[in-house]
Amino acid sequence: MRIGELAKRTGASVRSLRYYEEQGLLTSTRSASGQRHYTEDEVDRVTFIQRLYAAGLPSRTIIELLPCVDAPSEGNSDAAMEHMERERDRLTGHIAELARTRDALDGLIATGRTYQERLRSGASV
Amino acid sequence: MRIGELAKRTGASVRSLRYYEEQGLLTSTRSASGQRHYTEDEVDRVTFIQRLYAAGLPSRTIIELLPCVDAPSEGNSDAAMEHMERERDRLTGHIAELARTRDALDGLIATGRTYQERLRSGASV
DNA sequence: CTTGCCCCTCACATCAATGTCAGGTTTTAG
DNA sequence: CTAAAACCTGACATTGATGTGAGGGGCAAG
Repeated sequence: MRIGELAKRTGASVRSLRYYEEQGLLTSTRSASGQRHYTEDEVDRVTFIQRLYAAGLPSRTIIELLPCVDAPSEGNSDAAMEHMERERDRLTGHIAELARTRDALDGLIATGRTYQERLRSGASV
Repeated sequence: MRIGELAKRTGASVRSLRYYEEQGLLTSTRSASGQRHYTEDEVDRVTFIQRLYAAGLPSRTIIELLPCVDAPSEGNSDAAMEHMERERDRLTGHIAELARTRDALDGLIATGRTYQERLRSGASV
């Protein structure tokens, strides 16, 4: 498929796809005239890339993780495994902090609701 | 306390604190000579602001949420409550997606480990 | 008074991902 | 064949939070 379709299928912009390639996250075969062609596999790959981007990983990091996805274990493994575990832990910590933030928001919301209840039941300001 | 101490206490850079003020997220009293002074309360406030920033909320959004923190319910409540709930939900969704990403990483790690086991036990490549 | 440190404002730089525009070629549909 | 739609490269713009540097006060200790 060509770049436009890949974009439609993944929700990424054409610009972003070219950028991913420029960063070495994505490869394409070129037609004689220079147009990029992709296989079905690239859909999943782009989806995964987007997921990592959404998780806040910079492309520097993603590019070091992707080899593990491509070849589910070659020579690179040792350092790569450590890398992935480190990122996983970072992510876990980040998730925990976000959860705390959400709880703080919930607390504020609860406070607000209580206040509104009191108002509605006729208390004075 | 002056800005340097607030920075030390919160871990935010002096530059960031001034930026927060510029964005209307933080206020300070000024000494005759123009230096910013803060109370103990600002420590918590900055911490909360940092938390929201870390959660990916842009200052536009934070600025609309903070009134709820300041006055745990005034006239603003109705729209503000909705706003907070929307942000809470957005955050919840985001957390879920991050969890999925982490699980995907875990899967890759598990695959890698299995492979290494096999290698170590003497299987051929 | 001087030295050192903290503070002030203003303004420009940075980074990363993405948007956008220009000028030109290729593919597709009528 | 022709026009529209999709593609190409290259380059500049944008956004948001923050870094950094210039140039200049304020204030405490020696």
